[in-house]
Amino acid sequence: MPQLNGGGGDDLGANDEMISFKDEGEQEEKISENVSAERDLDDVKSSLVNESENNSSSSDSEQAERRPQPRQDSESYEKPRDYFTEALRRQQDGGFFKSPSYPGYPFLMIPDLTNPYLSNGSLSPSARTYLQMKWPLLDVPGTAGLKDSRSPTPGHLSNKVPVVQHPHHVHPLTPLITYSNEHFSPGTPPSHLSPEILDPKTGIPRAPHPSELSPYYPLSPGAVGQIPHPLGWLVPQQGQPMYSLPPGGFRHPYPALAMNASMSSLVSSRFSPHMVPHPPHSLHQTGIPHPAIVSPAIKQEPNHGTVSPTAHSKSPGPVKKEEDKKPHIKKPLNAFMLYMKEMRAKVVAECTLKESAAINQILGRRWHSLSREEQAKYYELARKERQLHSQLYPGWSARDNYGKRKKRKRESKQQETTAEDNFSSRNKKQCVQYLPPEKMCDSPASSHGSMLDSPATPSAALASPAAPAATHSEQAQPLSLTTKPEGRPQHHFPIPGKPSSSASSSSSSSSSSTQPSVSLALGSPVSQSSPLLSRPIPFTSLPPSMLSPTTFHQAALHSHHALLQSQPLALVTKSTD
DNA sequence: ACGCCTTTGAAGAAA
DNA sequence: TTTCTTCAAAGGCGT
Repeated sequence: MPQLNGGGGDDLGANDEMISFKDEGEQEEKISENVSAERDLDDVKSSLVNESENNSSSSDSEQAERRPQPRQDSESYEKPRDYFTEALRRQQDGGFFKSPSYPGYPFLMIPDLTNPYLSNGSLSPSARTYLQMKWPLLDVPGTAGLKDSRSPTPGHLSNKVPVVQHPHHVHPLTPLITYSNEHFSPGTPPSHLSPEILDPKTGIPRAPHPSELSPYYPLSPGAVGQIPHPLGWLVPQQGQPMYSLPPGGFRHPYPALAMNASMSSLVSSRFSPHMVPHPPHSLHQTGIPHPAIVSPAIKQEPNHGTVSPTAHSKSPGPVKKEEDKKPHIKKPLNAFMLYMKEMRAKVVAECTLKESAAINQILGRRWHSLSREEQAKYYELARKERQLHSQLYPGWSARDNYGKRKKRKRESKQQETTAEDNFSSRNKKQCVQYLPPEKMCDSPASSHGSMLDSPATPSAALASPAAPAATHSEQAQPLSLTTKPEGRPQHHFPIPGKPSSSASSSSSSSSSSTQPSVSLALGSPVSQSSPLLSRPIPFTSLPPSMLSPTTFHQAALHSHHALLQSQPLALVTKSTD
């Protein structure tokens, strides 16, 4: 059983945090040389090419060890499809990148994400935290506009529009802030969730201080300005909140949030009764609609009879009644998803490509090319997302969403895939093939493709600060220890001080010791027994100073070197149960 | 109209 | 305990 630090879940931050990094020599060096160096697609391409070559030359076992192996259907590997290339071909005009030089992609770094949380020492209760982060930032001119959840859904929102997702209205960074503004209307927060945020520790109500919030939205005009963002309208203007309402009004997926008092009534307005079943799923106890919630009627299968015709169109005949009735609560986004959300627009803007498959391949490469600290930010964000999600939807389980998507031809694939295939497929998976040499985006750094591909750097293994916790248990124990997905072989880094008994122990250790992994993160290579750090190590508990970009970075570098030859550090978070 | 593709990560189920 | 499967976002493409 996961250990709860504070019993309440407030101590999540305290528990969690261990940071470990996994290393790849090349990547490390590169990072050290130029942490912020931009990797371009060209590099990716080159790296890919190299990878392919290398793969063929190097032993499979070796490769397997060094590379993360994406879990994919073996089939895909058998017949790798180069979406990237294909997409490029389709794009006959305009070349891949708009800019030949491909300036790179300045990361819209989320300001020190850790600050808000770390400052408190632990993550505040989800609701509070969430509010803290979101509400203050929402600038809704005339909050009334959106806040009146009772008003009919905005015309631009059709019934079919998923309640949760409005990518175009989300600031690039917002995704990182998960259920953010999208979900909360700028209006006055619910009374129970009022801006008067209780201090997690003291319980004393307090208004979020700008300083606390700012870190999350450091989008200084200059920083952001560097990159013309497709979502520019969301970009905060100087002195103004990031989330200004679009001319047409604020399209908030969850107008209901704008309401103070009667959330339920609001909710009902936003969600039809059948759409919004009351607890456990539809709304959190707090009554806060969550972006993750998608009404079945809207997104999933239509409700029987009561739903709008459009909704019906989607539903296949006999639908599970119960499921339909339940709102669809989406899974919290993981670090990579958050990253993708943020960077997709940028990549699309840089490239003429629009196909997600191709874009995702690029993003995958970029992800690997990110420095640990950069990735750590996303892991941390993801961790917080999970925490928040779990707090908002205590009873929710990822399993709830199983089967909602149409099953793929798994069975057939499985049949096709024999043991051999699996084996071979794994090896093959190491390489992502999507970059045709000739059509790559030009990039200055194309010469060092290898770096991108850090052969061995499984993203997972990369510093992933986030503590993966079981969703359910997360409430109780945000940071649970879990073994790393096996599909991606990784190097395991022994964690010092930690009994290798099992991954589960890590959670306890983390909880018990305030900074077990911190030391790792900081670069103190601790040699621990065996537990592999397969998952991101949450470092929320770390002192802000340590988390400061500079310090953290340095630490990371240190750890990097120290670990350079050691195997990637994986974070183990598992419930002791 | 709907599913696939593609990526990584998290979580749960199955072995 | 390990392995495998599903889902999360996204949007063009194919059926």
